[in-house]
Amino acid sequence: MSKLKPNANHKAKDLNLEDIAKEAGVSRATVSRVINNEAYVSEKTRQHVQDVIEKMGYTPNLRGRILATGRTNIIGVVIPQSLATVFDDQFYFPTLLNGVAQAANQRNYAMLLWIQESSTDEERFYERILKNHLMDGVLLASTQQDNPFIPRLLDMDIPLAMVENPNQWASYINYVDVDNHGAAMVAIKHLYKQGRRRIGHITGALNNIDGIRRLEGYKQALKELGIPYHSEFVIEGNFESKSGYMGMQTLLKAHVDAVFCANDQMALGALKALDELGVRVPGDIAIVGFDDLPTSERNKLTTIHQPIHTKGAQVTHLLLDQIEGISDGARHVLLPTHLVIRETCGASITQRF
Amino acid sequence: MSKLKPNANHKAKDLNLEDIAKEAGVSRATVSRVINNEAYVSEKTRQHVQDVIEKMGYTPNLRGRILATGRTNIIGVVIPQSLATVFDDQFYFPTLLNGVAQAANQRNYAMLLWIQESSTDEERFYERILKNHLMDGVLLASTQQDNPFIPRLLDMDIPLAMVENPNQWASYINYVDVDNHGAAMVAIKHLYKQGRRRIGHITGALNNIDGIRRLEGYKQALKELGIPYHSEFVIEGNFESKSGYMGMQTLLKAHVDAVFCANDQMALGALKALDELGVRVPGDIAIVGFDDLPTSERNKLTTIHQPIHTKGAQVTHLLLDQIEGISDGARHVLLPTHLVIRETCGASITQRF
DNA sequence: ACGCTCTCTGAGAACGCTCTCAGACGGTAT
DNA sequence: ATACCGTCTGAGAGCGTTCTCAGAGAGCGT
Repeated sequence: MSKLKPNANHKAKDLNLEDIAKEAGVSRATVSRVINNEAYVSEKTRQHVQDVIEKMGYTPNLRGRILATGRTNIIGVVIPQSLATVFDDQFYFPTLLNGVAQAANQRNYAMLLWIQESSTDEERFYERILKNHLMDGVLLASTQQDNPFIPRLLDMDIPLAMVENPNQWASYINYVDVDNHGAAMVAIKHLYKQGRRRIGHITGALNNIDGIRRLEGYKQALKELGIPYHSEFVIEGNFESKSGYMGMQTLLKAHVDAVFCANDQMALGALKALDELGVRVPGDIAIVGFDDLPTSERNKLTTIHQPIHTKGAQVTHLLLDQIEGISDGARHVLLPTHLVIRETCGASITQRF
Repeated sequence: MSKLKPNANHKAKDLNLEDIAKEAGVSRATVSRVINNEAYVSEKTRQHVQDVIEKMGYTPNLRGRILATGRTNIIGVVIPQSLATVFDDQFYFPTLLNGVAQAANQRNYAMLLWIQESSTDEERFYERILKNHLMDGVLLASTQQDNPFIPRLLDMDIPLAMVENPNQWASYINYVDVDNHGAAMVAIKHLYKQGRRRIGHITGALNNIDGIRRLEGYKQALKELGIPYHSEFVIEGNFESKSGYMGMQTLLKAHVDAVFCANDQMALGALKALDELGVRVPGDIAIVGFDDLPTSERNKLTTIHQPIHTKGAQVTHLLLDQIEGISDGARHVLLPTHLVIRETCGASITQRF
């Protein structure tokens, strides 16, 4: 049985290409060819080498391969400080990561998670990991609009992909996005159809592109519906439930009859505020959120569903395609959203379609 | 401005030790010594070399170093399939990861996340990542008691640490744990002190050591309190809120006046069931959970708080100590928990201390 | 028999670092 | 002067792969 010990004693016992080559009576190069499934190896030798490999229980050492090929088959996933420290939304990011993991596993890549708990972590990431070519590419998620990393990464020519629209850098970067603008419009128009006319909005963080786009969608929908825009109907939130809770209290004074919240967390906060104050939902005020968290179903929240897992998987494929030279231009993917009608919007369920 | 392109063109322009050595008029070895802050370099050369490095903007290439040293400064964090596919608890794991990240960053390690979405992923992990020595050590979290990985990992002599008590392997493995058994007893005795005598328990998954220990604590507390054990007071759950919801409905038939849930998720499910049935909390039934999720505060849930972030950080330090040969035996850390009294247990807040 | 192509194989360089070893040098004790 | 020791430095091997290149052999048409 094993005991604990520092791993100094590992090197000795491991097999390498040479060992296999010797045992099989061929050269290192041939063994390498067999392992990598290259052409120009006779079926006979291939089989023989494979048997020897099997027999001796050999697996190629990635470290050697990494040095030789310059590729690590590792992608980096950067979680910005804001997300790492705010524990409010515990659904979005893990789900996204699962999507990334699925795609990465499938294509034989591993995922290096870089959680930035402090700003020194950010610098360290840049210095230690990126410049040293430990990763074949980088995935950026939920970053702020003016993230100073973006130009630096672009400058290093390291493959890069994002899960939001990178805005000014859009033409240089692969990204996956959902139509935040259109989805917000769908939400507003749905509320309008339920007879609501005094529709408020609690925005997301407005240094985040998603938050901005959803606000724009809100405004655009009002315009198309011929409803004048009232600034007192719009409260700036930050995606955290507390800001929904506070925002709702303020909006009540403006006598809104419906509120579109830029995400479900805030919508849940708003619902809590209304509940505490005895305001009926959807009787007095209708609520629509964005994200479709699992909790939202339990809370009967009408919301915009977005395919988070798919987002993670897709963006990973974009990145890997670039790393492997399959794609050469910046590619953009727009994923669909749809309105999930539950009870908080005042529409009966049968109205769904 | 950068354009997208496959990263074939990287190799050419990168500096290496040789370049610096040539420029500084010294040997590769000396530059290496300077970089690694080794002794036996004159202050004059050290400064000069450092200047050249600075001037040319050189950073050592990790790939070469990895091959030479056999160490990657990467630790693997394995997320078992059960956790990856169940999205119910979205707090525990991200928080744990943050703790791991903090400790790892601090000690200059990176974190390779291996999310197992399918059982082929598990095998792939073993074959591709572990046997190939891509990681200096492995962190196992929330694994089932009979995880077949454990003996395999032990057999490979790869440094290993766990965030639960590994039970039969305990004497071979570093781990961090909380006193689940004692904490459960605290919960039960607290309910007893509030006058409850018909105390039920919704267990966690019973293939998980935490779930088992909490059940044992429940039984032990009853015994010490002289309360006979009724099997109809115990419902087997699986840590998911739905099982708390269902379990509560069953327990109602047994006319319990209090329920200890093995985690907060299930406690929240139970609360929901009670709410729907019009049962008053804590009037008719008192509830105590385990974990102290952020949501629990909002729901006034009395619960056992455990230091999840610290757990992650501590277990990482244990692992890194072993990797670096600082520790040589299996070390165990037991972290404290405490009861957080809110409203669902029926105790007034002022009773807290 | 000759040249040609195509398949197969091995030798050896390359990747970029660390680490061991030997030797140079200066200072001190004998 | 000699021996010795501690400090500093460089040459070169080694880590385990991949990849290029050259060459051997087989098959085929002329």
